[in-house]
Formats: sequence, structure tokens, C-alpha cells
Amino acid sequence: MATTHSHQDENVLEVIQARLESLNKSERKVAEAILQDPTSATRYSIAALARAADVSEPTVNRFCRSFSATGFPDFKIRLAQSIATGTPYVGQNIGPEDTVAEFADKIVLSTIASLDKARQALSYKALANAIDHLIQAKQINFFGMGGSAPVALDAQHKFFRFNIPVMSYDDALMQRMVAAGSGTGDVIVVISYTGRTREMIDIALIARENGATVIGITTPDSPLADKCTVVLGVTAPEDTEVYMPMSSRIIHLTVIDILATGVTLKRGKDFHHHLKKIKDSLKATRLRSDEL
Amino acid sequence: MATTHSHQDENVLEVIQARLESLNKSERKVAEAILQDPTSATRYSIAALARAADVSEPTVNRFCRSFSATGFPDFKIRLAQSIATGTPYVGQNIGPEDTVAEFADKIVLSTIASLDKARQALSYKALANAIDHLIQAKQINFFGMGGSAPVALDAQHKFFRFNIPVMSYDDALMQRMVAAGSGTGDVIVVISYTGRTREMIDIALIARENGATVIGITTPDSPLADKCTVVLGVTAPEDTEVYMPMSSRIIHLTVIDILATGVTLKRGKDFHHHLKKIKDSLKATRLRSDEL
DNA sequence: CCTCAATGTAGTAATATTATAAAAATAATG
DNA sequence: CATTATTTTTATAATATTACTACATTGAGG
Repeated sequence: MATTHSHQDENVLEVIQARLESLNKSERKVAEAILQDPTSATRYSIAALARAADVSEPTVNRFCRSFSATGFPDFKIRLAQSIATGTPYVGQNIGPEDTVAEFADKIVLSTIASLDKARQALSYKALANAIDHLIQAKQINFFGMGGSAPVALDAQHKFFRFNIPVMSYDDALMQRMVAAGSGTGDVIVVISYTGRTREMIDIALIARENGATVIGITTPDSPLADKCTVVLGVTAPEDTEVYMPMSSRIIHLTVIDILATGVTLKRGKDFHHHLKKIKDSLKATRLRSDEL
Repeated sequence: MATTHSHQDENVLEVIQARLESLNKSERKVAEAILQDPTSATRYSIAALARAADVSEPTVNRFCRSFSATGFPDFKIRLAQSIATGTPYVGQNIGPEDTVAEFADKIVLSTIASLDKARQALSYKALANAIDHLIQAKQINFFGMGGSAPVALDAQHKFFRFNIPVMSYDDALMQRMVAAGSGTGDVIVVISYTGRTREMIDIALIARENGATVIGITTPDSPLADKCTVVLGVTAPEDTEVYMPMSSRIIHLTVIDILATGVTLKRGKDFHHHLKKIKDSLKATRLRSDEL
């Protein structure tokens, strides 16, 4: 199962919509019948769909083939996948009239959508590169300001498990001092949504000049990205919408997860022992069920 | 499009995985054949799948029916939807042999899967309830320890925008002091993955005794949940797997997003003005493209 | 050794595809 | 502008494929 989600990513429903104009009379009837109620369409037999569209069965079959399916059943499978993939609320904005159930769903679904987008955009090469740097690090520092401060803190927690010195800073002054005091073998991970925070750019530059490795989790091609040794580009979803949450934090956290996992994996066996010890030490602070 | 993703949300792949143990010999063969390569399974005919699983066709048919499908084609459709819904790596654990691309994808996809699961499990009523409490709060405090500290910090950042006093604490001592000093009108949001952290349970109890509202973002039916005024239950995915990241943080953050959005929405119009002012004030610290 | 559940065999029904013919649309010619 | 030739589109009907059902067989547990 090397590369699961490959070519098959294109959404049939969208393709139908797009090609609707260029279809001839009968085929358009079929398209419209499907678009009108795609979910039921997946349950129709070719005869049923032909009846619904008021055309003959072979027409439906030809229609399917024209969308590069091998036949009707194959087409139905693709359609089914499209429906499932189709994030229902994508693009739909949150408004004051929404019920709790509605906007809660919209938030979760839009978060999911941006995660999926990020997945497709992530450079595995850059990730591998970043992981290599982190493994060899004498010391790791995570820098995040404002909304990225929690992300940096989270990273610190995660990396604390590997017995390298890890710190996180959310204060520009401290960051500057640490950057100034850094040197070869040190890794500094700068986290910034925009990649345009003045202070952060300065700080990254200082760290680089001192020979430290700077890994950037930020917008690709941004001023900050330019200063980094390795850039983990996170194409941020538009922030235009008033009510929409910043999904970027979530993506950044997930990138942190990937880095931490990568380091764990590469470190190999004897290291797991150490990791398990930390996990066990936490158990003591918890209440067991029989103690309630 | 009131409620798009209705009943049909359950993931067939997961159900197969779950019921794997309880199946008899032949049916398990079918299950394994499907799980081994679900994508191709959607393209198989019943005969082909029967051959792949080394069983007879009716066995496959019975297998499908046992998953409450009307027959094989119907089952295939559901399977196709499950795959598209995004969990190709469901059940598949991250291992040392994985390439960066593989485990990165697995992490993102498993995060997506748990978000989706959380969405289905979230109680809208509890959310609405929590939002009501937050709106009326004189003061809001977010408590999170260890891995939940970043979540609390993030919440503080988010709620800072509403002009109510907001603080976050990651230190048990401080939390205890704040809880002790709290009273009616105060809202304390306790964030805990397990809901079994001793300190946290004590602290929640103290806050309650002083008349404060305690909102819990934690495992439902946990000791901590019992002490809360409102519980936002987050059924946590198993933490058994060594390499798997804790997706719970991500879910918690998303819950925070929902709460913050809810508060914004309910606060209404004149409040947007205030929100926009904060956003604008941040722009000054950023580098514009023409300044590079 | 019997009973009941599990599985397979073979026949039947359903569904989809192909080949081909009819109809409609377009182009060409007088 | 009408009329025929040509191409494209669509439908009918036959065929092939695929899925389902009823029944027979096997095998496990009592």
C-alpha cells in the first residue's frame, strides 16, 4: 500500500458539473438526474437511472464511459467516493443564524478540510530534512509568538521526551537572546502563521548568522521562510471570514506531531525504553478506577 | 442542506475491523481480503473477491448482508464511501519501516479520523450550555496541565479578544489558588485528556464549592467529568500505540474554537467592532510585501 | 451418532454490455 | 431553398456478466 490516495482524488461530481455544458441532450439529462440526487444515484441500477433520466440504458453506459469509467458499476463507485469526500459545508460560511449544531459541524469540517489540504501540500523531503536536523541537535528551541505560542509550548512538551535540552519561548526578547547565544548544532524551530512578523524574521536571521539550524513552520515563500534552513510550508487557508477559526494552529500542531514521530522512529529501539519510562512516571499522578 | 451527513456516517472499514474477532472462519477470510486492500476490493466482482478470499460466492454475499447491506453491490458502495471518507490507514499502525511520506500521511489521516469521530460524539446541547455560561462570565480561567497546558494557553489567546478577564494556568498550585478564590459568576474551564488527574479533580471540586461554574473538556464519565457543571465529552482515541500522536489535543483545540465562535456569534453585532480593532492592531507588527 | 451451524454447488434472476438498427442532426449538393 | 448524403446520436434487442436463492453437503459440538 505504498501510495494509497493517488490519482483517484478528483471529484466526479465536480467533473460532471464542469462538463455539463459540453454534453449533448441525452447525456445532459443523465448528468442532471445524477446531480439532482447523487446519493440515491449510487443506489440505482442502470435501468433505474435510465428511467429517472428518461433515456435508454446504453446512453447511461456511454455517459459513464465518457467519464473514463470502465462501465456503470465502476462509475457508481467513483460517485460514491465523491459524495463521501465532498465536505458538505466547505465554502459555506458561518453566520449568526446558525444553530450550535450547524456551526460546530462547520468548524470541525472546515478544520478537517484544511488538514487534508495541508497533507497534500506538505513536502516529505522537507520533513525528512527537518527530522534529520532535529535528531542531530545538541539543543532545540521552539519560538512562537501570539497565536503560535501554544504551538511552541506543545512542541516543547512533545520533545521533552527525548533527552535533549528543549525549550520554548513566546517572548521576542528572550527569543532574541537565545538566538544570539546559539551556535552550530543548535536547532531553532520558528513557528509563524503569516511568516511576516518582523521580530521573528530578525531573530531567524541572527540564529542563522550564528550557525544554528533554523526550521520554519510557516507560509512558504514568505520573508521568514527565506531565512530558514528548512521550510515546512503550510499554505494557510484564507483568514478573511470573521467567524472562521484559525485552522493553521491545528496544522502546525500536526506538523509537530510528524516531526516528533519522525524523531522517535529514527532514534530506534533503545530509545523506546526511555520513552516508556516517562509514560509510566505519569501514571502515578492519575486516579485508578478502583480508587474513586 | 440542514443535516447532510446523517446516519450513513459509520465507516464500514472500521466496523469490519471491530467485528473481525467475532467472525467465523470463512467470513474472516473475506474480511481480511478486504482489509488487506480495500481500494481494489471496491473494484472486484463478487466472484473475484470470493476467489481472493478463497471462499464461495454466497459466503461473500452473506458477509455483506451481515454488515446490513442489501447485497454485494450495496456493500461495495459503502466500502467505497468509507475509503473516501478518509481513513485508508485505519488500524494500520505506524512502524519503524515507514517512510516519511507514509507516516506523515498516517498521522494526518488519523488526526482527521479522530476529529470526525469527535464531531459525531459531541453533544450540541452541552456546547450550547457551555457557551451560555461563558457569555455571562465575569471572569474566565482555563486550567490545563502537562499536555493540556498549550490548549489552555490557546484558549486564553482566543478569549482574550472578548473584553472579559481571561487567564490560563498550567500550574496546580496556581490553579488551586484561583479555584479557592473563585465565586459565582466565574467560569473555570478544566481541560484534561484522561479526566483522572488527581489535582485537577480536587481543584474542580473546590471551584464548584465556591459557586463557580466548571466546564470540563475531558473524557465523559470520568471522575473529573463528574465534578463539572457542564461536560464537553471528548471520547479519546486509544493511546496504546507507541508512535501514535495524541490527537486529543487537536480535538480539544477544536472544541475551544467552537466555544469561542459560539460566544462571538451570540454576542452579536456591536461586538464585532471590538474584535476588528484587535485584528487591526496586530497588522502594525507585520511586514508588508513592499517593505522587504 | 445426531443436531445444528457453517459453507459450498448449481441453478435462476438481475443487471450490465455489445452489436446493430433507427432516428435525428448536420453538411453538402443541385 | 429543398433534398439527399453523411455523421452523430439514441434506442432496441440479444448476449454476457454478475449477483442471488434454494438446496445439498460438510463439519463442529453435544
